[in-house]
Amino acid sequence: MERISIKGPYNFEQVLSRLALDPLNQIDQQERSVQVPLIVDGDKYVVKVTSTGTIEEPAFEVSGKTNQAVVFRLREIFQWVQPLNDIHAHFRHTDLAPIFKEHMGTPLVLDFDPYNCLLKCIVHQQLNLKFAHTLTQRFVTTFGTEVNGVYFYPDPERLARVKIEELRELQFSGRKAEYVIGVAQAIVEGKLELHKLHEKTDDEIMEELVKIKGIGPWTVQNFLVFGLGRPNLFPIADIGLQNALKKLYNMDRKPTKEEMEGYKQSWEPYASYASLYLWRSIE
DNA sequence: AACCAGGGAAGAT
DNA sequence: ATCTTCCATGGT
Repeated sequence: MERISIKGPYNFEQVLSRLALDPLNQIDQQERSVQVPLIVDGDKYVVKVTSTGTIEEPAFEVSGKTNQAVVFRLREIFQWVQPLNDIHAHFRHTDLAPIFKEHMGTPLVLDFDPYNCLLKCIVHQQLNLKFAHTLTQRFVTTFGTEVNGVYFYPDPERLARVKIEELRELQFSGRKAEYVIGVAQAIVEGKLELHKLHEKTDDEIMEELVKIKGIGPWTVQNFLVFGLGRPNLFPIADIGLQNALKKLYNMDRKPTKEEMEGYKQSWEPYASYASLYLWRSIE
C-alpha cells in the first residue's frame, strides 16, 4: 500500500466518470477507485487507485503488487506531477475561462499505455464514441489477456498474427482491420519503436508516425496528448472540437481549419488543455 | 430515411 | 499541394 498526496485542484470524481465511458475500465464509484492494468519493464501489474482526498486536498491510495517504478508510472498517467493551478491561470483571461471554471480541476489523464492509446485512436477514427467503445471492448476481450479481472490489450506479437476476417467478424471495417494489424506488424518488425518516442519532439513524432498506413494527423495528435501527455496539441480535424467551438462562439457553422489554427495559437503552449476542456464542454 | 460520427487513403484536379 | 470519393456501420 502506498499513499500519495498532491496539490489541488484535482477532481478525481471527474476522472472516474470519464474512465467509466470505456467499458473495459473497472470502476467502483462508491469506493472511488479504478483498477489500472500496467506493463512496467515488461511485467504486467494490476493496481487499484483509490481517491481518499478532496478536490482541494487530493490524496490517493495505491494497492496491489506495486513498486517504485509502478508508482512513478501512475504519477505520469494521472498527471499527479502537473499542478493544475498554472494551467488554470494561463486560461483565466481567454475565451475559455468559463469552461475552465466549470470543469475546474480536470486533469489530463493519459491512457494506461502508449501502445493501447495508438490502437484505440485508430479504432475510434470516424466512429461515434459509443460504438467506438463497443468495438474496442470486443477487440480487447477477444484477443487480449485477462489478469485479475482486468483485460490487457493483445500484445503486438499476438495482434500481428490476427487475420483481417477475424476483425471483420467484430464489425471492424476491412481498412481498420488492416491498420491495427499493420501497426502491430511494424512494431514486431522493429520499424516502429514506441518506447523510443519519449526523446523526440512533437513534430518529429508526427513526421515518423504519419508514414504508417492508417495513422494520420488526428491520430498522431491524439496519441501525443493521451499516449505521451504532450501539453501543446490541438487536433484541428477533430469533429468534437469543431462542435465545441461552434457552440462556444454561437456559430451557425463549424470553424474552418484556418480558424482552428488561429485558436490553437492563442492557447499555446497548453493547447492540449484547451482541447481537453473543450471536449468536456460538450459532454 | 437521411445524415452524422472525437479520420484516412487513394485518386483526381 | 488541395479537393473528392470511398470506406463500413452504429446512432439519432
